[in-house]
Amino acid sequence: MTNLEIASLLRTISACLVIQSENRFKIIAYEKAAESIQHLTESVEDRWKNGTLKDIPGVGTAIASSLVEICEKGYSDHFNAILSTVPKSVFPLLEVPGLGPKRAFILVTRLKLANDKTVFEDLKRAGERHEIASLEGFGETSEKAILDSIELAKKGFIKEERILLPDAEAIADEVITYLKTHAEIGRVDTLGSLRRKNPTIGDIDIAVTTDEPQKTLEAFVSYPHERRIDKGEKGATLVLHSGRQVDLRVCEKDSYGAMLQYFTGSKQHNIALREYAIKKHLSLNEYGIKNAKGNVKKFSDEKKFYEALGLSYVPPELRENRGEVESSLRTTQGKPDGLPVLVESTQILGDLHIHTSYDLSSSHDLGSATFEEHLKKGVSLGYEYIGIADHNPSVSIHTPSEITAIMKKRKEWYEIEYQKFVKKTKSKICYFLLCEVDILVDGSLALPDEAFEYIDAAIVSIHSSFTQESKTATDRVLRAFSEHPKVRIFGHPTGRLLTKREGIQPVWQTIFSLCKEKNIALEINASPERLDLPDDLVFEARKKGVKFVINTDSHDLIRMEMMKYGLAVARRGWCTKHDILNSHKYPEFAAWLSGKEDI
DNA sequence: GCCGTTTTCGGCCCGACTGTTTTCAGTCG
Repeated sequence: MTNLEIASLLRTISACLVIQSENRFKIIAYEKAAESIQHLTESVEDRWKNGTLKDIPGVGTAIASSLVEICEKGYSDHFNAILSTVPKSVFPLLEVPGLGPKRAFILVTRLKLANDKTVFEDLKRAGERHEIASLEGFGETSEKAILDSIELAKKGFIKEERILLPDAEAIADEVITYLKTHAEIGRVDTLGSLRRKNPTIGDIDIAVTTDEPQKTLEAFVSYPHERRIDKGEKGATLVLHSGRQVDLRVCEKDSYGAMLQYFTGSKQHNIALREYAIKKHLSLNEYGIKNAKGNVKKFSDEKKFYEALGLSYVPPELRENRGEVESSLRTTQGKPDGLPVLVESTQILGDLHIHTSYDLSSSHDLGSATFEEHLKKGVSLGYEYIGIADHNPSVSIHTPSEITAIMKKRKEWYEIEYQKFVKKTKSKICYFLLCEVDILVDGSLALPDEAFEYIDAAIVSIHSSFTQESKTATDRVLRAFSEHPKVRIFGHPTGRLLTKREGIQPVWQTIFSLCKEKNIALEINASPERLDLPDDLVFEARKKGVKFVINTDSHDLIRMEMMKYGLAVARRGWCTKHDILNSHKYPEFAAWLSGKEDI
């Protein structure tokens, strides 16, 4: 079973326990374990093999023993016993908004909806015969709501796929621009996963300060939309024509900081923060901090909210419950292992993964802009250097000696073009001649040894066979790292495509160890559909002391502006300037790239 | 069912909203 499947199973168990009206903390315990396992960067099976199952937060003796069973024989007797108490057809219904375990269970048992394959259709028919409304705990309103939900689910309005960060930003920007034309609105911020710069976004949440909340909400709901879900005192929800849901929260200035904190999340961060607050006999909510006497102190400023708890400000990108609450406490105590000083955009001095329109007969896509255009763009972005990383020539239509000849000619061409550029523009920007070399299925490289003479270094990447067994994938990468000393960067390491492809799943700790040993950098690919290495693995790799290069993987000029998304990943992975190699000035970076010096 | 720099027992995040109810359970974020 994969981690995701196990997490899903634990949530199902939790739902069964809700139906059984079990102790609510037991229910929460299963949810916590699910959350924890979902975000684990190693497979549960590996944890089982090295006996560290119980080190997973939220996994104790009981859940660990069930996990052992699952690893040994593929299922757990204890879990199966729990599952057998609830008809299978309950679980699909949990996808319907407004239906939780208890109500779903009542529907299934009372209406005898036994078939889990047809349960939606069967429920719909029962609703049309008004059988739902007559059930205890249900009524006309909930019957209609359930029928509507099923209808909407069919049209694809529910469980909409998450969208990529830049797409969510674009939608939010339009709404924000619209809101800012209204005089009564003061501050405007995004909330939730958008503010934390998650790679993918579900709903778009926006907060504003206003002295006239009703007027502001009226203005918001007259923004062009498909349908309105909700409009209350404190906020409103619209579904736009794009199918995207946008929530607006209105708030007075006095408590804006507390509200911002509360709705930025993540949920797990907020739970950790409130647990910490309880120890200080304080209780946190969206309005402020409540003391033991029940007095609430309001906060207009989010930073002061954290400081009032004795913590240093936690940047939104870190609020994922990866130990940031403890670290921020240590920061205020002046300890060295406090929160990191996160890398910033102005510190990035180069972009090392650029594809130009130079044709070297590769089997992958060329870029659309010339070398000269990329150099110019690099200058405009304030870079000291760029790296050209065209794909290697196709191995299927060329012999090794042909490839070597192509690479030699390429080097000469770039040198001449660069000299022309410098002469014309008097620019000081430098370039590295790299090559993005395919890691073939067995871990060998798609560039013959002799051809390495004509490049400064190689970015090695996987572009095929993403579904190998963990061990095979690990060996494949390890071999690639050892093929040539000029292998310096591991490009888009997982090969994932967000919402489309999961990518390889090797034993990352083993790969991180070899990166450290050989001083090979992991790429943080800033391309919004990749954002690869993923932030949770960046966090793990950084703990091991592995270094990173943030690259855009540009195939055109616009893409070079996407560095900020890679930067967001680095920040979410707790990276400081020192973790990011392309924050170094040209001489240091060049020394590292050549393998001569460690930095 | 988990967890521990006050604890191996006695705690466990917080509030809003909804609908069906006469004070609350279920659901959600």
